[in-house]
Amino acid sequence: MNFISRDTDYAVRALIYMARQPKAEVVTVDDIVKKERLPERFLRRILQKLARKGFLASNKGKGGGFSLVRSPGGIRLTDLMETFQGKMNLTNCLLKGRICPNVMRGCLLRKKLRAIGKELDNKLNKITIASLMKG
Amino acid sequence: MNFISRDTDYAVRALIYMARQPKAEVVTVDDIVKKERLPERFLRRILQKLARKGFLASNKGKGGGFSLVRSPGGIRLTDLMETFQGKMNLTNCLLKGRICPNVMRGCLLRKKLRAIGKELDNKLNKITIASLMKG
DNA sequence: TCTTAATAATACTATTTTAGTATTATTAAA
DNA sequence: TTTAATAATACTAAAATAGTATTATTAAGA
Ligand code: FES
Ligand code: FES
Repeated sequence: MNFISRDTDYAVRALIYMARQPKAEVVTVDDIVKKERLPERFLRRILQKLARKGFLASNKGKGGGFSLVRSPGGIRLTDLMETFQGKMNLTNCLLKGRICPNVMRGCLLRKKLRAIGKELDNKLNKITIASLMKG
Repeated sequence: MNFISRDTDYAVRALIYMARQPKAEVVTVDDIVKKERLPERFLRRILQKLARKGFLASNKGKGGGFSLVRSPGGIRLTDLMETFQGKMNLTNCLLKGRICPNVMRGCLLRKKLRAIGKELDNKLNKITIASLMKG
C-alpha cells in the first residue's frame, strides 16, 4: 500500500524541476519529459490539473509552456496529495453504509486514528516544494 | 484515499467481537455475521486468512468455529493492516523502474517521509485489539 | 495571413486492487 | 451416517490507478 500515488510523485518531480529554473521561466512539457524522464501524455494531464487548480499557469501557442504561479514554499506535499489522491483519510468508517453502530462518536478506533492523523498532518504540512529543492 | 481497507476494518470488528466473548470461546461465523452485520462469505475469507496467519484457530465440524489464539493485547492494528493491505509504505519510490536518479540516499522527499513514517508506526503500533475493546 | 509549435480538452484503454460471490471438499460431533 | 460447521479455491464485479490517443485551440512569427 503506497502512501504517495504515482501522479502525486510525478507532480512533485515536475514542480521541483520547474522551481529550479532561474527566474520562474516558462517551461515546456517536452523539456520536463526529457530531463525527468516522465511519460509525456500522462505528465501533460498532471500539469493541466495543476494549472486548473492554480498551481501553474499555462501559456498556449508558440513559446508557450507552463510556469509556476505559487511560490515553491507555498506548495505543500499535502496539497498535491489532495489534488491527485483525494483527501488522505485516516479515519473513514468503512462500515457506515452497512450498519455502523456508532458513527464516530464513541468509536475508539476512529478516535485514536483521528488523534494520530492530526499529528501526521502537521508534519506532512511542513513538506513543501521549496523544502525538497536542496536534494 | 483510505488508510484502513475494508477487510482490515472487518477483521478488527470481528476480533473485537471475539475478544469480548467470555472465556475465549469458539465463535461461529454465523454468530459474528448476525451481531456485526458483516457480509458472510467475505468475512469467512478474512477469518481464514487470520487463521492461516496465526491469529485464530479454526475448528472444523459440528460445534466448530473460530477462536482467538493470540491475546487481544498482542494483536496490533498494524499487524492486521500488514496482513490485508501489505506493509504500509510511506516511502516507496515510484520512479524506480523508470529512472530514479537517487534510489533513497540523497532523496529529500523519501528522507523526510521516512522520518515521519517511523513516528507514525510507533503510534499505530500501540493500537491493539485490547486497546479497542472498551468502546 | 498562414504555418507551426505549443497546450487544452476529452475520451478511451489496460492493469491492478478491492470487494465480494459461488462452488465443492473436508471435518468431527452426535 | 447425518449434519453443522469450516477450508480451499476459483470466479466476478466495481473502482482506482496509470496510462494512451485524438482532436481542438491558441498565439508567435515568417
Ligand atoms: S464503526 Fe463506524 S465510526 Fe467506528
Ligand atoms: S526519486 Fe527515487 S527515491 Fe526519490
